[in-house]
Amino acid sequence: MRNRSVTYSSEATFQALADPTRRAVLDLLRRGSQPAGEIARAFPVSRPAISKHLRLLRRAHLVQEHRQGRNRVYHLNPEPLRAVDSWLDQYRTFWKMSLTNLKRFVEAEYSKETNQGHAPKSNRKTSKGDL
Amino acid sequence: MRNRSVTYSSEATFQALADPTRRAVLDLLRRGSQPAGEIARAFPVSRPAISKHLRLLRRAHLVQEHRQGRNRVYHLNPEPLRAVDSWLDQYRTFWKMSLTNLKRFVEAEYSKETNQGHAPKSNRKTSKGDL
DNA sequence: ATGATCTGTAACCCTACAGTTACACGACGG
DNA sequence: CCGTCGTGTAACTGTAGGGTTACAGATCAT
Repeated sequence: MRNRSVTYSSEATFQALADPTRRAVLDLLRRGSQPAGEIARAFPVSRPAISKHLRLLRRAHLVQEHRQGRNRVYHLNPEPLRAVDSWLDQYRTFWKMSLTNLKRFVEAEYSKETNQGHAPKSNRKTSKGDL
Repeated sequence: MRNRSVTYSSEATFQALADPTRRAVLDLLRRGSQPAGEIARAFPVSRPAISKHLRLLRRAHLVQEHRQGRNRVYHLNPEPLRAVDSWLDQYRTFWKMSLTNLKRFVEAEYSKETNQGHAPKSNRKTSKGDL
C-alpha cells in the first residue's frame, strides 16, 4: 500500500545528491545497510556531520532509518532516484549526437535568423537530418 | 582532438544540477540555443541572477557560450551528464526490486549478525535470489 | 542503579550561493 | 562620435550548508 507511484520531491533529491559525502553514503549503503556510527566511521569527518547528512538524506527519502536496539540502521531507498533518471532521460538522445556537429548546427541555426527569432522555433528539435 | 573521453568533474555537475533554476535553464536550452538575455526573460528572477547561474553551468561544462555579435549564445553540452547517468546506473538494479522486500531482507540480514559484522560482508550484493 | 555506548541535536563558525542594484564594457546603429 | 543594447561583474544582503564541539536521551551490560 502506497508502494507504487509515490511522488517524491525531485527538488530534495537533486539537492541531497549535490554533496559528495552524501553520494558516498548512498554508495556505501548500496553494499548493505549499516547503523549510523558504522557509516560515520567510514568517513574522515565527525560523526555529527554524518548525522546531519543522514538527516538530509532522510528528508529526501533516499534512506530510511529503523531502530534496532540502540542502533539506528539506515538502508537505501533508491525510489526517489527514478525522478533523476527520468529527468536525465530527456538528455540521453542528445549525447548520442556528436558534440561538434551539434555545435555547428546550432551556430548555423542561430546566425540564419540573427534578429528574428532566436531559437529553433517550435518543436523543431535538432532533427538528425541536419547533422 | 580531445573530443572523446574528456573527464568532467562530476562534482561540479551534481552541484550545478542542485538548483531548480539551473535545471530549468538546461531544459530550456534543450529546445534550442539562446542568448543570455533571452534565457533570463524566461525566468522571474533578475538578469544578473541568471548570468550567475550560467557561470556555474559554464564551470560545470554543461553549457558552452560563443559570442555572436553583442550576444552571447548559450548552447547545451550534455556530455557531463553521462557521469550522472553512470552513477545512477549502479542504482538501477535496486529499484527493480520491491522495496518492502528489500527492507525485510536487509533487516533480517542485519539482525542475523547483530554484534559481529554489521553489513553483508564482502560483495554479497543482495542477490535477487533473496526476494 | 550506574556507567558505557549509540545517536541526534543545539550552538557556533565560516563559506558558498541565490538574489538584488549599480556599474563597466564591447558591439551596433544612427 | 554617441546613445543604446546585451552582457558580465562587483558589492552587498540573507540564508542555507557543512564542519566542529558540547550536550541530552535512550539502550544495554553489569
